[in-house]
Amino acid sequence: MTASAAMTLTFVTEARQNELVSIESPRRGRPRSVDADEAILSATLELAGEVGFRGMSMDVVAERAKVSKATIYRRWSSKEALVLAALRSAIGPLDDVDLGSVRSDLEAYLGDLSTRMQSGKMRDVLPHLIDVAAHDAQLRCSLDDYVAHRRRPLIAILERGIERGEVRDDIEIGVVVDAFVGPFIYRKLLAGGDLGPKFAQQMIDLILPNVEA
Amino acid sequence: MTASAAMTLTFVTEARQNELVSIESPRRGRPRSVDADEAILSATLELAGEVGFRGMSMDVVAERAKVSKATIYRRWSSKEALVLAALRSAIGPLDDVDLGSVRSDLEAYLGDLSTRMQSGKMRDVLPHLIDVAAHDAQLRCSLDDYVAHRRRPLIAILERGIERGEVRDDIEIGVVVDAFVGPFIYRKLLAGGDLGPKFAQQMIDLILPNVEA
Amino acid sequence: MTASAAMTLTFVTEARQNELVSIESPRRGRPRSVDADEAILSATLELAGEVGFRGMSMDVVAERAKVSKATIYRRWSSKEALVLAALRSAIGPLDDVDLGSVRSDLEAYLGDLSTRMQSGKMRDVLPHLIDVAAHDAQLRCSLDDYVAHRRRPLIAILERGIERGEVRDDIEIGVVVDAFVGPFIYRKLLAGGDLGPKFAQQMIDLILPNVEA
Amino acid sequence: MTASAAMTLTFVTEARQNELVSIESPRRGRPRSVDADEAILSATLELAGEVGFRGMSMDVVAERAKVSKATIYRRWSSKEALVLAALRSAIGPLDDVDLGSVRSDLEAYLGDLSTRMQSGKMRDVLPHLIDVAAHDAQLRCSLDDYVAHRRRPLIAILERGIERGEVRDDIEIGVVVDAFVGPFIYRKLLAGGDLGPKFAQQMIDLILPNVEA
DNA sequence: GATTAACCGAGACGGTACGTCACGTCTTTAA
DNA sequence: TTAAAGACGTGACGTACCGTCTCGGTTAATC
Repeated sequence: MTASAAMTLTFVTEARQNELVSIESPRRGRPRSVDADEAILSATLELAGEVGFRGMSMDVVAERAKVSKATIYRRWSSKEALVLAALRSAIGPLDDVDLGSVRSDLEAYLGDLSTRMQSGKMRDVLPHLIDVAAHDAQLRCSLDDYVAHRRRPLIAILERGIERGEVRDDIEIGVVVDAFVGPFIYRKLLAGGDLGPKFAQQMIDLILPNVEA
Repeated sequence: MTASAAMTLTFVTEARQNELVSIESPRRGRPRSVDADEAILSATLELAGEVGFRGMSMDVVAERAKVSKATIYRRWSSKEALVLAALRSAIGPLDDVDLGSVRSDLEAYLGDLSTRMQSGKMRDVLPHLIDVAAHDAQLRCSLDDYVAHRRRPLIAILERGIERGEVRDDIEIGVVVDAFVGPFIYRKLLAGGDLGPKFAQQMIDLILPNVEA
Repeated sequence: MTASAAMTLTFVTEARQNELVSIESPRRGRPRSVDADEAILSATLELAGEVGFRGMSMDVVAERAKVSKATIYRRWSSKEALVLAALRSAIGPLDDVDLGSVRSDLEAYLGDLSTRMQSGKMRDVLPHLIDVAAHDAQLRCSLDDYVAHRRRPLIAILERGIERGEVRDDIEIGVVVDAFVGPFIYRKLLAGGDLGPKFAQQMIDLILPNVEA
Repeated sequence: MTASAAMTLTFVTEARQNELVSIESPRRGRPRSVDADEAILSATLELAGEVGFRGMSMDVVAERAKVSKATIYRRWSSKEALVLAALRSAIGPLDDVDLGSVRSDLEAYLGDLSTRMQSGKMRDVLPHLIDVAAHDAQLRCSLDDYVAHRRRPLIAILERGIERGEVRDDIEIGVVVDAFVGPFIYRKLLAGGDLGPKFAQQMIDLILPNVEA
C-alpha cells in the first residue's frame, strides 16, 4: 500500500471494469466502448473549462461526448466522481526529478506547481470538489488520494534532503510540505495574488533557511 | 445588538440600502425590518451549521426565520450571497490587539484563527462560496472583501513589527501573510491535518526567523 | 328594491364613501382625491386593453395612475372589483329609445351591442370577471347587477311590443332576451365569428317572426 | 380506455408527440407513460371539480396523480393547456345520432348539451380558459379546436336536414348553430337562468320554424 | 392657529403558486 | 450485455403577484 501499486490502484477506483477484460472472462455481451471513456473525459474537461463545474450539466456532457447519460453513470457514480477522474487524467504523471540539492528540487517542483495552477484549465474544479467532498465520504476519500499523490514528490525531495544532511532531521515533513504548498492554494482560491515563479522563489527564501541543517 | 449589527452590515455589500441610514435618509416607504435581517442571518447560520450549505434550502431558511422567501431575496440576490453575509456576521469584528511583540501577536492571531477553523460552525460553507465565486463576479467581489477583512489584523501586526524594527523592511507583507495563513487553509480544505495550537507554533517557528530584522 | 333606487345603490357598492359626502357627515380629515379615482379607472382601462386583465398587475396600474397601491385598495376591495368598476365606467348609460316598432328597436339595440362588442376596448375583461365571479359571491352579485343593467333595454323593447300587440303575450321575455343576446356573447367569447350588423340582422330574421303576435 | 384515450388525445394539440404513434414510429427512448397521462388528466378533472380552476395548483395535481410536476410540464406547457386537455378528455366523443328528423335530433343534442352544462363538473373552467385564450395564441388555437369539435354534431344535424329538404338551403349553418348554442352559453356564464330541457324546448320552438323549408 | 382624522406616496411584508432546472434512475429499442 | 434516447421522481431554485401593513408627510375640517 506504499508504493506505485497503491497509486495505480487508487487511480482506477472509479473505472470499474475496463482493465483486465482481456485477461479473464471474455465478458459476454457488447463490450464497453473505449472511445466513450475518452470522449466523456474530454468533454468534461472542455466544459469545466468553459463554464465551470457548476455551470456544467451532465446532460450537456453527454450531448457533447455524443454519449448517453446512462453510459456516463455506468462508469462513474456521480458528477463529482467524473470530474475528479477528469482532473486526474488532466494532470498526468508527476515526475520526481532529483536535481542534486533541495533548493533546486524545490525550485523545480514549486515552479511546476505554479505553472499548473496558473493555467486556468481546471481552475474552478477544485473548489467544487472540496465543497462536495465535505459531505460525501467517498469523494472525500478519492480527493485525499489525489492530494496525497500531489504531495508525494515534495515529500521525496525533503526525505532526500534529510538523507543528504541538507535538511534538519527533527522537522515534521508534513508540516513543511503544508508550509510550502499552502500559500499557493490560498492564493489560488482566496487571496488571489500572483502565482508566478517569483512567488515560488519568495516562499523558498522564506521557509527553506529554517529547515536547513 | 444594534450597534454591532450595523457595523457588521457595513460589510454586507449585498444589503443594498441599510448602511448609512443614520447619516442622511428621509427614506420613503416602509423601512426594512431589522428583525428580519437578524432572523434570516441567524437562521442561515443555524441551518448551515446543522446540515451544511448544500442541505440548506431557502424555503427552510425562510420558514425558520419566520419570514417570506421574497423578503430574503429582497436583501440578498442569491443563496450564496446570503451565506456569505451570514459568514461575515458570524465573525464579528476582529480585534487587533497589540501584545508588544510580533511573536506574541502572531501567536494570538494564529491561535485564534485555528480555533475558529476547528469549530465546524461554518465548516463547509467556504468551499462552496469559493466554488460559486469562480463564476459569479459579484460574489467574487464580496468574497474578496471578506478575505481582505480577515487579513487586515495580520497585516497590522507585521506593519507594527516593521515600525518597531522587529521585522525586516524589505519583505512584501502580502507574501508573508500568505505564508502564514495559507497552510491553515490548505490543511482545512485539502490536506486535512491537525489545526491545533501546535501547528500554529510550528508555522511561526518555520517562518518568523526569516522575517525578523 | 325593484326600481332605479336599487339600481343606483348597487352601482355604487364599491365606491364606498364618495357620494353623499355633502349630504351627511362632512367627513373630517383629508377627502379622497377625485383625480385619483379617474386616474385609476383610466389606467385600468388602458392596461386591460393593452395586456388583458390577466397580464395587468395592480402594481403597474398604481404606477401608471401615479398612485399608490394602498390608494387603490382603499377604493376597491380587489382587482376584480376594480375592473368591474372600470367596465361600468366604460359603458356609460344605455339609452332605451323607442323607435315605434319592435323590429326597428331591435335593430338599434343589437346594432349598438355588436358595435360595443367589436371595439376591443374591454374585450378581455368580461371572461375574467366571469371566471372570478364563479368563486366570489360578492363579485358574482356585482356582475349580475351589471348583466341585469344591460338586459333592461331589451326587456323594455319586448314589453312595449306586447303592450302594442306586436309581440305574443305568452312568451317568456327572459328566454327571448337570451335568444337574442346569447349568440353575440357566444361568438365573442368562443365561436369567434363576425359580429357586424349583418349578424344582428340574421338573428332578428331568425327569431323575431316567432315572437310576433 | 386505451382506444378512446388515443382518440381523445388526437384532439389534444399540446400532447406533442403521442398521436400517430401507430403509423410510423420506432420511437427511441423510453416512451411516455400512458398511465401518467390518464392519472394527470383524471386528477385535474377531480380537482377542478372540487376547488375550481383557481384553487387548483399544479403541485397538488402532481401529488394527486402521483406524478412529478416535470412530468406534467413535459406534456402540457401550462396550467391552462392542461385544463383544456382535461376538458376535452372529459367530454369524450360526441355521438352524432340520426333520429330521423331535425326536430328530434335537435331535442337530443340540446338536451344532452344542457345536461352536460348543468353538471358542474367543469363548471368554472371554461371562463378561465376563455380569459387566458384572449392573450395566448396557442391556447386560443386549442380552444377553437375544442369549440369546433363541439359544434360538429349540430352542423351535421342541419346538413342532414338540408339534404332531406326539411331545412331551407339558403341559411348560413354557422349562424343557426350560434343561435341554438349561444343562449346556453350565455345563461351558463352570465345570465344565469335555468338550463333544463324546458329551456332547450323553448329555443327549438323559437328558432326552428324559421329554418324549416 | 392648533389639533386631528383621514388621506397620500413609497415600498416592505407574508403567502402562495408558478414554471424551470439538474441530478441520478429507469425503460424502451437497436446493435 | 451494452448503447442511445429520453421519460421519470425528487426537490430546490428564483420570480411574480396579491392584498396588507408601516412609514413619513400632507390636507382639510374642527376646535
